[in-house]
Amino acid sequence: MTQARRQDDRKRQARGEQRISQILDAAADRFATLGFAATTTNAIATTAGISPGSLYQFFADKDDIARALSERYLGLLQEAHGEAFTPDIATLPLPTLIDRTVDPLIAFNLTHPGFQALLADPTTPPHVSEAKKPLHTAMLTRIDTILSTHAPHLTPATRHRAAEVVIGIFTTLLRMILAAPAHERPPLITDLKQALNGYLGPLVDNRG
Amino acid sequence: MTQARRQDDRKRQARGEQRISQILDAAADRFATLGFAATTTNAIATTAGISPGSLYQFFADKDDIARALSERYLGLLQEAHGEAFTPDIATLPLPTLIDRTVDPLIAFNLTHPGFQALLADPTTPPHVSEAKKPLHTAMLTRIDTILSTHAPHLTPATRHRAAEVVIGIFTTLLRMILAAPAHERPPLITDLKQALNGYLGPLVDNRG
DNA sequence: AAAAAATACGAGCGATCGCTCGCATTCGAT
DNA sequence: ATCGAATGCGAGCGATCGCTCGTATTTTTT
Repeated sequence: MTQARRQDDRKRQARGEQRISQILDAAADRFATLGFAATTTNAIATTAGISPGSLYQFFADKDDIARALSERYLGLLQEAHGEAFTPDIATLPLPTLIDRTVDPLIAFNLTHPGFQALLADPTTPPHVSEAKKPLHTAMLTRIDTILSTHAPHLTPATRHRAAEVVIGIFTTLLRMILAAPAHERPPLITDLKQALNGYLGPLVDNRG
Repeated sequence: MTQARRQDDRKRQARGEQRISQILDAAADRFATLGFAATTTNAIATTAGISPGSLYQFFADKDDIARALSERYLGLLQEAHGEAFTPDIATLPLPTLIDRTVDPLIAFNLTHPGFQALLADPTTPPHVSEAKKPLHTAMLTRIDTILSTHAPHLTPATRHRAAEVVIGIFTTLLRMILAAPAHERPPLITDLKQALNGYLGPLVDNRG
């Protein structure tokens, strides 16, 4: 009963923070391989090299792990995109813009395979999906912002829908890219960009 | 031990076939709502109005139900497409072709919400995915055939990859369409067609 | 050094779920 | 009418999994 109050950091963190990091690493590894539902908490503990009991010293429940991992990825993503998302990109022509955003995102996902699992795995129960929302929202906001520059004539509702569609296409192709052997990835990445260009093109410079 | 030998039809089928149909209806309903993994066999039995034991009189296990449902959908799909897939469609211009294939498929999925669940639910264990393969293959073959008419210059590998991409895009947008309230569907369907046109356009009439 | 707090362990509880088993009932054929 | 096969039932077995609890060890505080 005295366990897993993680919102307050009482004392002692040298070991603790390290354990938390180990656990999140292990969870990312397992989620990426098996998805959320199929991943056992004991498997996370074993992968992290600790006992089930220790795991719950730092996390309230399985969902809490997904939540924390989601936050970690959100931080990593913003950090990795500070560079790729300089203000000038919004003014670039569409194909260049897509190149400059898709490539880093693919690279990020290849480095962090658990990200896609959290973002897109429909295996996650509803209340955990709440935890993924910040991730989804972060991407959505970014796309929405870009669209409002490139296609200012769109209504907010249309823009929002287009952003959701873009995320959907990106997510699906990303899953195929991650699942494919390395040598099949380049053409798939090209296809992804082509699909995004093909979808967004008419939206951006429409009504000629 | 005497149960669930369904490959042989011994005697008695008036009741049996009816029960099987009931069970498949129930399974489709539950799969569509909760997905495969989250659906309880007892819930399927309850929805079908029978006991768990009776369910296993006709199906070897949970996977077997998915397998049978998959076959049923395959039959329904071919039946529903006998009309939409007349030989002349391959000669139509791309936008018209997409209209003529997407619309019936959307309609089919609105009528049979379980179809999308089986086709795209990553919740299904690997050995059940085998059962979905005929469905996937059926769609893939159709698209591949169309592409070989419309883009004969593509290599088989490229054509195959394009077909997979098309299925991916279609499946994702379809999920969004099914999840959306009715009044948001028409614009999403338009977006789906636009995405397919945008992606396939350069492939079809490329190298001008 | 002693006390308190934090970390660690791992057997196993409780709940869920796929599936079974023994038996009852209904149907079709003779 | 009778009998065997097909269909039906539902309590509950066995396995899995998230999570807990009592306890042991390590680290920080005083």
